[in-house]
Amino acid sequence: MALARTPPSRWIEQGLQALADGGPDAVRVEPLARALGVTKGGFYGYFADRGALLDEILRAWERAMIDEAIERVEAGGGDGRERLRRLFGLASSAEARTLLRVDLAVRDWARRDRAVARRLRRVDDRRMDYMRGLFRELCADEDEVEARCLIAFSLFVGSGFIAAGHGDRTRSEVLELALARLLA
Amino acid sequence: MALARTPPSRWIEQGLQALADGGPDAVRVEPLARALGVTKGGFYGYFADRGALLDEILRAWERAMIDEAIERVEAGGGDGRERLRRLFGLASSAEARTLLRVDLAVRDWARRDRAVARRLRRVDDRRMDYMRGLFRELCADEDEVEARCLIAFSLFVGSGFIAAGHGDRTRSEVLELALARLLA
DNA sequence: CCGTATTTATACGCTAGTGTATAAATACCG
DNA sequence: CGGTATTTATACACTAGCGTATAAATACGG
Repeated sequence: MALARTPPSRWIEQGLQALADGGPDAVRVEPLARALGVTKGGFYGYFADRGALLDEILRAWERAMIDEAIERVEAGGGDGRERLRRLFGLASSAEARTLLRVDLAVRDWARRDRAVARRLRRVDDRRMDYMRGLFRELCADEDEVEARCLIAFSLFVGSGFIAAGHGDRTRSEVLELALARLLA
Repeated sequence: MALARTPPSRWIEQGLQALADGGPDAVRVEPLARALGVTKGGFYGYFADRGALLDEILRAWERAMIDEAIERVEAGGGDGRERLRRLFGLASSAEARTLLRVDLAVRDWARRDRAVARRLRRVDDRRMDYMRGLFRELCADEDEVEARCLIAFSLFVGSGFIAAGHGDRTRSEVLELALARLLA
């Protein structure tokens, strides 16, 4: 039983990076191998083909994005408002930066791949559900809850895709203003 | 002077379609030619290379997205609230569907291409400026204006990238709720 | 209609990546 | 240490698209 010098996890990790940087089309076996300082020799021992790697990459994103995120927010305790603030805090945490960029890449990818779209739907539904629970602590009207959820989610996603400046203000200042308005 | 059977405009048009469907990587000369029922023979008479086509495609998107959109909203008249409603109406108009999908594709593209990012920045700044003017009619506080602009823009962009469902409600119903809240 | 300019088809070499097969290198077990 | 299983490197055939060169087809002006 010889040690795997480049185990599947490393290919997936590097794949996440490539996905974040250049979208699914940038996840190519040979470039990944080069980035790992290795040839593609070992790759096909772990993965049937390039598609299988993409699948594992999505699996990893899904886990990190739902379970880990929610878990971390819940771990902090506090009321709905505090948790929502913490949830948004994650969005700007440096630590999760690659993962957030993966998230954006997956969203674009989902627009042209039905399987990815189904997966994104699952993930988004769970995130939305979680948020609904939090917003219900702030307001009773269900229409209002739903509207705020969509706004919150849109801010999260949208600000990653919007290039506009805000004059003197920074983006995160404006996000803070919007958030305050949302949690009122 | 022989008539161009497949003038540049047709390559650009088809290119916009491809960009909307599959992102910039899907804008390839030979597939485009096939889609046009033609070979790539004529292509290199009009465009230096594939990059030149991508450039023209972006130019077309830019024009349509700023000038035409604003022009159409202004043409209808009315106060800020009415214009904002009309602006959002454009976002769901069937007619502009391809262009909206191009817009999303460009946003993702901009994340990995500096030149595209600069262009998007230009476009977004102008759109944001336009929106600021409209929101100022609704509220005096500049912080509030800026927050609402970002929320509005995020809803516009975000809902194209969010896959979540809303229980009994449809997405456009929830968007309507959010919009009502925003124009209050 | 004929000549000419323009547009398109075809054929080519080139690059980059996929997936396979096989041999070499390497790490663990006894 | 030596044997063995596993991991990796290398070489291969294959595909798809790029950009070029050249020849064929086509439309218009006279």
